[in-house]
Amino acid sequence: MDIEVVAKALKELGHPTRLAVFKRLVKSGESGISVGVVQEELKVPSSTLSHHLASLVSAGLIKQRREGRVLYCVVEYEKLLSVIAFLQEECCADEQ
Amino acid sequence: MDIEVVAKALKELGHPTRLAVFKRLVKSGESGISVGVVQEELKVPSSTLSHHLASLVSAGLIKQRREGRVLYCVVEYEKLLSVIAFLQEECCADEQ
DNA sequence: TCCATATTTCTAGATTATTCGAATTATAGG
DNA sequence: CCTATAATTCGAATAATCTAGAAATATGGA
Repeated sequence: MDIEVVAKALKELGHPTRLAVFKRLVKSGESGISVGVVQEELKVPSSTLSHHLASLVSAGLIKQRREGRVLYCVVEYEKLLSVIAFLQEECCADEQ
Repeated sequence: MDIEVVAKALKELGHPTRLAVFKRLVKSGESGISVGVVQEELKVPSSTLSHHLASLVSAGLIKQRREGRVLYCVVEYEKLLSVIAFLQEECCADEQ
């Protein structure tokens, strides 16, 4: 996996609010969770949250699915797994 | 591990130059590598590199050891491993 | 002491990120 | 068509990051 792509993903995860959002999305599993519920639970103003979600989308870490007026956010596990794999393979070579 | 601490580590890894530096440090293993060699190999101006290294130190991702005029940089594997563990445990709960 | 080397700190400009209220768009239902 | 709800985009201020040349500091050796 391209180092630029991994850096982008790490950068977007590297913000307290976004990481908390991401963690919450993971908890919601494959079905995802609506933007509104994330907003209520994490007490982030909606416009701010919208920007953070867009950042996560731009890094390919989550995707969104619309159902009527509600937007559901779902983690892209493959992306997360490839980031973890990069850290393990490229960065943990034969440690100890 | 505290989410703020993990976010800080991810943020500092989330920059192309810093991630490349970190990767190079991993390759150098426990003995580490001098700032000068990193600078030559990655072609980063020394003042810029110095800032990036300070960022990695501030996140606890690397440490530095002086030998005479030479500063060696060494990866803090435990920190990296705890970041990976966070992503796996907190963020990968029962995926698929 | 003087010089060379290694690295950091200073300085400053440019760029990018963050925040959030207000306005806007999109959709569903009556 | 009108209203309510869900979420985004706009706008604008503030803050943080990034970059790199120049100056400074630290160390070792002649």
